[in-house]
Order: sequence, then structure tokens, then C-alpha cells
Amino acid sequence: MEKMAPKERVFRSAVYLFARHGFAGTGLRELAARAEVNLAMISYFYGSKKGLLKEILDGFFEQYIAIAEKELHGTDSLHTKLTRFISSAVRYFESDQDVLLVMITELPHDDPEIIEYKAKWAGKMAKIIGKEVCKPLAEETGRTIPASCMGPMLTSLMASRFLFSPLMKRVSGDIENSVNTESYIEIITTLFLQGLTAQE
Amino acid sequence: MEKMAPKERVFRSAVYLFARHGFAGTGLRELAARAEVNLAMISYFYGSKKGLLKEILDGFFEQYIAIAEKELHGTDSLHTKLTRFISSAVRYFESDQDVLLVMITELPHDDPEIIEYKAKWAGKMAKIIGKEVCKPLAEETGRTIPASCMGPMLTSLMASRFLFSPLMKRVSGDIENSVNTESYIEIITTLFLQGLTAQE
DNA sequence: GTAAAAGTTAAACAAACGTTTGAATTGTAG
DNA sequence: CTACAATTCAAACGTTTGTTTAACTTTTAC
Repeated sequence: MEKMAPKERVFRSAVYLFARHGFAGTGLRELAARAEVNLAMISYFYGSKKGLLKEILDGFFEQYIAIAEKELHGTDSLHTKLTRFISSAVRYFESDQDVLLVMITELPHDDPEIIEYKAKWAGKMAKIIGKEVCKPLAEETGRTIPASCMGPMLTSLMASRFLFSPLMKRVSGDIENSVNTESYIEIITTLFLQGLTAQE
Repeated sequence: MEKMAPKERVFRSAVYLFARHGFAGTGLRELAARAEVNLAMISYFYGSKKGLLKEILDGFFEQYIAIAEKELHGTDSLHTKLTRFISSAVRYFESDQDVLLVMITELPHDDPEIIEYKAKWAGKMAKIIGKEVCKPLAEETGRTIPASCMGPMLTSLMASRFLFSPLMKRVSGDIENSVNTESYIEIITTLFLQGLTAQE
């Protein structure tokens, strides 16, 4: 932490604290202390507390959508593409667990300054899912599931491990030891693929 | 709202506001105003702001676990029991969407006063899932998925619709019209059942 | 070397925070 | 009617909140 630039120290400390105390529950003085930075530097770097949150959310969605575009686009089979996407997305979630938690916990909140931001990204994601997943799926199996349903299902399922892990660590030892990331990816991949393509 | 008792007005207003602004983001004066109650009544009824949150979370977990115990227990097949559970749980989530959102958004936060509460309930739930879902599944298919992984997957999947709905409403019209609850239940039921019992 | 820019600081701002107090009001038994 | 308990109230408590100001230091550029 000492070798980082002050602006990045603030960013990382914010991610850490927002994930654990929530955005509104984190004070800027606590944040400044953890980042070892003067209080005024936060406003100097990010304009405001909400500006800092926006930058965190922007970073997450940018990467998440980049992964979706990269792994879901192309001429491969839906099965192959979804397998690739889930693997990449879960690995990214794991590498940035705190950012993921900030995104999820702030997802339903209706702050007018933040909500347009989230809606913009969600719309972008829905468009990709609709084109690359829902449409091919409908052609293959006849099942029409709208992107506004498919996207949340996929994201929630992939995030479930990390959303609950702070609690699960406390209830039954370290969760990391019970199911590693490889197994987790395999579980939800077969769950999703077999579940979607199954006819009843 | 006018015909309710003041204590319940406070409770419902708290659920409404916590779901939209977050727990830490909601001020007691704003809450008192919405509940049409004097500020001091909140402390009078619930002791403290955190006491109010505890009561909300308690109410959710109590009902959620009651549903799990009722629908998952018994001699029916795993398939039948899971179908029943998902149907009941999703319906409950829908009837109490705001409470569900409060629970999810407060899930990762590590307030020492609240965290034991959540861990207690999570442990109870994990025990039920382990006994009624994971064990039968292992006997049927040979797949061993620990409850600390299965529980979060199930809950997240069932909650996905409601976690994202505040955003999805804004991005593509009313989500309620695109996939109704019946279809949603059917989608995630077959997704989960076919996905779990599938051999690769 | 000097001037402009970028970075950093302590101090202060009004506003909002959760909580408490003690008096006033209302409801309930005896 | 009286007395006791439950409820409601306005007011104030001391903190903490996010943000801004103006002075100061360091870095950058010519």
C-alpha cells in the first residue's frame, strides 16, 4: 500500500471499506485514515464521495462488459461461448470480490445521481445477453427467455459465492477450502447449460 | 397506512426506505416523517436503529427458514421437494421484495452487532439445505456439493429477479410484463433441477 | 532560476446524524 | 374520579457528516 500513488490508495481503500460497511456507512475521515491521505484529497481527486462510487462502479461494469463481449461474441456454439464466459466472469469476480460486493449492495438503491449510471451499463449488458445468449437459445431450443431475466440470473448465480462468502466464512470455517474456484465454475456451468437446454 | 398502528408504520416505512436508500443511508428523521410518527417513537419502539434492522432481518429469515423446513422436509422425491420449495420461496420473495432487498444489501456488511445475527440464521439454513438437498443429491447422482455453496446458489438465483428489478424497470420498461412470476418460477425450477441432476 | 501547476495541509463550515430527556397527553383499571 | 401505565411530543444533546477554503509545499516546465 505504501508504494501506491495517493489517488490509488484512496480508490482501493474505498473499495475495501464500501464492501464492508456500505457506501453510506463509510465516513470520509475513516477512508482518509486508511488511505493515509489528507481528508481534502478525496474531494481533490474524485470531486465528491459519489464521484468516487461512480468510478468504482464504472470500473466494474467496464470490465464485466468487456468480458461478456469478448467471450460471447463469435461463431462458436452457444455451449462453448457460455462456458468461456462463465469461467472468465467468475474469475474476474474472484479477483475483484470487494468491487463486486459494492456493485451488488448498491444495485437496488435509487440515488438519482447514481441510478442513471447503473441503468446505462445494465442496458448495455442486456443488449449483449439478448443478442448472444437469448436469441441463439430460442433458435436452438424454442425457449424464449428475455435478457432482462437471463442477465440477472446469470450474474446472480456467478456472484452467489462471493455475496455470501463473508457470512459463510463465519458459519462453517473457510469456504475456500470446501469448494475451490475451479469446482465452483464447473458446478454453475453445468447447472446453467444443462438447465437451459433441457426440455421438460 | 393511516389505519396501521404506529409501531407497524415505523416498521413498514423502514423496510421501504432501507430497501431504497440502504440502512446507513436512511436517516431516522426521514423515517419518522414517512411513518408519520415522532422521532423519539423509533427508539421507544425498537430501542435503536440497529434494533429495527435486526427485527427486519429476523422476520425475513424466520419466514424463509419456515418455508424451507416445510417444503423440503418429508419423504417425497428431491425433485418434488425442490419444486415446491422454489415455488414457495419465490412467491414469498415477491410478496416481500423490499425486505428481501434489505437482507441482500446488508448481507456482506460486517457490523459486529449485526453479523452474529446473520451468521446464526445462515447456519440454520445451511443445515437444512445440507440435510434435505445436498445429501439426497449426493446419493442420487454422486455429486457432492456442500451446503455452503448450494444455499447461496439457490437463494441468489431465486432472488435475482428482485435484486435487479429496480434497475431493469428503468432500462426496458416494466419487467413484470416481460416475464411473470409463474414463468420465472418455471424457468429457475427446470434450470436448477435439470442442471443439478445432469451428468456430464 | 523562476513561474506556473500540481499536490498537500489544517481548519472551519453548516447540516444531519442517532439518541436522550422530561414534560404532556392518552388510555386503562379500580 | 383517581391513579397508574403507556404513549406521544418538542427540544436539545454531543458527534459525525461531506464539503470548502486558503495557505503551504512540492513538482514540473521553460
